Amino acid sequence: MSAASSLPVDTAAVGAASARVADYLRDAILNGDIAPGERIRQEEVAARFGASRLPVREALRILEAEGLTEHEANKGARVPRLQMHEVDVVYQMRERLEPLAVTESIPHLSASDIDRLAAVQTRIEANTDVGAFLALDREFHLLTYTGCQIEQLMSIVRRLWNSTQHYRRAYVSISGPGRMWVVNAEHRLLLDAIERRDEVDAERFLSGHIRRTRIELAKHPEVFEGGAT
Amino acid sequence: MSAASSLPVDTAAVGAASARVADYLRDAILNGDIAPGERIRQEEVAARFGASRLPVREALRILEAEGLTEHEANKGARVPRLQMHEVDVVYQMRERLEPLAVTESIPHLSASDIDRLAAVQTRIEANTDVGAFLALDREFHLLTYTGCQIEQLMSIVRRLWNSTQHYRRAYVSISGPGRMWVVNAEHRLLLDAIERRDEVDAERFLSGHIRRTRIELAKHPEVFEGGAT
DNA sequence: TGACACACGATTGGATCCAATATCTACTGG
DNA sequence: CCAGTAGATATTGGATCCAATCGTGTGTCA
Repeated sequence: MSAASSLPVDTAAVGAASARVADYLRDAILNGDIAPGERIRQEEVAARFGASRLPVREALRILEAEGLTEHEANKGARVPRLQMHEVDVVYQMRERLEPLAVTESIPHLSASDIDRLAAVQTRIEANTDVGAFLALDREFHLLTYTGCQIEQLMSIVRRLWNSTQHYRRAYVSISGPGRMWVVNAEHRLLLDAIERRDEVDAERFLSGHIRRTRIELAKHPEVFEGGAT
Repeated sequence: MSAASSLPVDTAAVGAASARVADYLRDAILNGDIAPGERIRQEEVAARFGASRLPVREALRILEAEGLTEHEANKGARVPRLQMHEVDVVYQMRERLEPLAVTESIPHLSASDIDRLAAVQTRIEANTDVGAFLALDREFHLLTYTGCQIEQLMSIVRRLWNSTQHYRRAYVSISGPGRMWVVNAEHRLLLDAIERRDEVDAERFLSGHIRRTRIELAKHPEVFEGGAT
């Protein structure tokens, strides 16, 4: 249903029901249907799903590992609400880790991988809807890491994207489509470096891209603390 | 029982039984009682613990999030066996992330935090046993991050330490006590920078320390693939 | 003798029931 | 009228039972 579910996630290795519930909740959180701070009741999810509470419990553990929920004993799960400084540090972590991921990825990217990447970037540029932009931007970046075979690194990168998705959405919806052209220019530079299989340039463009995004985000403190109850 | 259990871990927020089982298994894995590649049977752990299989299942999910186990549908959990290149990349991740963690930590370190850190370093230098060295070195580094209030960052740093603990142990047991003096010298530089609250120096010394350790480890490919069945 | 198929045992996944804990509300006392 | 407390209700944690799946060993046939 959502664009997020079309991307590779590491939920393949769990029981069928748990995986389905996890997919459902993941989409709901990444789409913003469940807001930060909101509590997730096991019974409610189980009922909506026609399953027992047990797979829901497992699913919540999986999501916890992905940074999408947090868990407190006898109090249940809720979507974490991050402070501005926390999001800033997560962006600093991305700034340091994702260049490594793209360097690990580039040698293993096939020609069709790169074609798909270019196609997504073309779709981003043709698109004007800020909601779709969010999903496409996510898809673009995660696609650049397709060749990275280090599961540890990829699951952590996905986790960093997951935990800040809500704040990215809040940011693009208030900042409007203006900054999208800057992002597209930076994507083109990155795509070009990947097509040349130039790890050094790719690292440099990517870290700069993430750093500039972080600085932009820091100019909008109203994204944090405000909004949802 | 083991030194690992005396360090802060983020298992406080789960049911009591699950947390106890998770602690038990974590110690067993970090101590090497359960080797990489070894399967973990739910029933066996539950019996040894006098609990049902359910908290064991939850515990295995927690450990999975910590990078200590991996899970496959209908096949259960086992301790991951890493390739040499994977461990190398994990060290590169540490090299990039832990300097950030120490910078976030330093402003919030109390005087007693630093005293405790210095005390641990003194104990490392007085120690000659390679087994104890492993635990103390871990304690030293994780203590330097005590002031880091970004849970996302800390849980990932712990995960990186966890998943490579076995290979670190294999390395120190074959390399002997020779390199310990180099490590101690580097620890002293780092400790000094922390006492001066000099984030720039701390970052520099720490990333160099991790990089040199990674390069040393790469000289010993026999640590990987060999050993346990 | 080797390879494939079937069946049995072992192990994990899921459902239901019961216990423990937290949250919410109403009541009482100051 | 507000604060604190005790009871009721809602929600999570754990145990036990049953179903589904995987691995393995044996037997049979070419």
